Amino acid sequence: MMRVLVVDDDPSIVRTLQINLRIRGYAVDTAVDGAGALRAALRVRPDLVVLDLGLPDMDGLAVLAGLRSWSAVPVVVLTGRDDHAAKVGALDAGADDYLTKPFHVEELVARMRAVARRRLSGPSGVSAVRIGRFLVDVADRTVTPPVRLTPTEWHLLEILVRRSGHLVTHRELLREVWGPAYEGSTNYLRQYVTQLRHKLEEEPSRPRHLLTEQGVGYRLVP
Amino acid sequence: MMRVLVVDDDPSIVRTLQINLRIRGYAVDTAVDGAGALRAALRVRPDLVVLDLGLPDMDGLAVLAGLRSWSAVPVVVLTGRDDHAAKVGALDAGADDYLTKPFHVEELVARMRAVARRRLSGPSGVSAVRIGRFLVDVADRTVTPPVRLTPTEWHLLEILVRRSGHLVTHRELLREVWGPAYEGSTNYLRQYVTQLRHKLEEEPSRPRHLLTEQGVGYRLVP
DNA sequence: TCAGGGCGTCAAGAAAGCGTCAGGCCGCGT
DNA sequence: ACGCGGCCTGACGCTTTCTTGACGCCCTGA
Repeated sequence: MMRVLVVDDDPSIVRTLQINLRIRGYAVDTAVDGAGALRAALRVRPDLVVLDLGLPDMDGLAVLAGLRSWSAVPVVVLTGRDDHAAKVGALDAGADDYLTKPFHVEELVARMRAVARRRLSGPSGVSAVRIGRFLVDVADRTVTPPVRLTPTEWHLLEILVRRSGHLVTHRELLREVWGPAYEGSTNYLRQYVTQLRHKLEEEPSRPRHLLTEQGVGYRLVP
Repeated sequence: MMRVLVVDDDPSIVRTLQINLRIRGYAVDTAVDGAGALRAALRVRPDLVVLDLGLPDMDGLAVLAGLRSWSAVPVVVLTGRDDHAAKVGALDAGADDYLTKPFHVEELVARMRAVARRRLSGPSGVSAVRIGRFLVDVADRTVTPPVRLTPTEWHLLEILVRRSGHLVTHRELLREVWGPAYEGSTNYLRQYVTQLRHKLEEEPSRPRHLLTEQGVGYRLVP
């Protein structure tokens, strides 16, 4: 049985999620503030955390950091529509995915499943994924059928493959491939994402695997 | 955990290997003579054997034969630099790979990994590959139809053949052929890769087997 | 619906990596 | 001593890759 901890200061949201998730077979614990969330997480050791960033007593990012200091539990973050900075910050701080309010429960469940599945496949992530008609093997540095990729293209693709299905922020990609000094230059990403799409997507202008998350980053879905 | 049996009559070599292999996560048993080696092999059933051919009490080949009479365990043989006959004999007797003393521990580990991997992937041991109209046999050190290769050319080709299909980095090639001090000088590689292509490729300027992976290394595809 | 920022795409110059050639050095056998 | 084959080395031009700026479209939020 999958054990989920729901953290939100709005009791009606907590109740709604609790009911809907239980119907779907999850064991649900709840908390309405940051301190309670950390206590509950320590006590019940949830398999997954749904965390609202807009808590009354402490910053959602602080809760996330507190969690991450001792646990690798998957976290799905809830944000307000405009809280863009918090959203990106949460992902950089180790959140696994996010959802903007208001949202449909089905969508949350879908994200939860995706996140949980991803964690199962090990901390080092996957090394090979199928992208359309291509098989990309990061360990072997091969694509079949053969496609020529430049070093930078490989570097970028490798990160996305290792975290396939997972949203990776602009900052993470830039820092990893070009270094910390380039964290603002998304034009590099635009350039190379375009190139990768032209080499790996059937319709580069209508990507089905290398997806854009506007204002946040990119996500590779097999 | 991979269990390795190290057999050598020189205690200092045994000790060095024991320490270095344990650091790298192998479980290590040791023996200092042939009789002990066979006893140990029977007892611990190692996943891999590192066997020195110059043992005091019995011929290394006899040990290998004894092993092979009941086990298909991968064996990496250690030989003196000039002991060419013994080396060839060992390969004929069922050794999987050899290394001449003195050697770097990293190289031994690399060979061990390669041998273990080869065993896993079935009988596709890469000691011989077809390159265009040539058959390159690393174990025999022959190319048919005959091609004259210089020692350095052969050394380079041997590494690529043993790992055919896989990417080999500049650094690995340089370290293997010229030594660790030359890891930055890719101009050596450029020179000798060109020579190999002129001897083995139909169109040296349009290589179809000895391929460049820009910025990274080379890959030999049969 | 409109404005603004984010994004995809293109093109061109700069930089880096690579293949190739030629010459010098050294050790070997004659 | 001499020629030869193999190795080392630097130089050159070419190709690939990276960088950078510009432009127009699309999505988002007001």
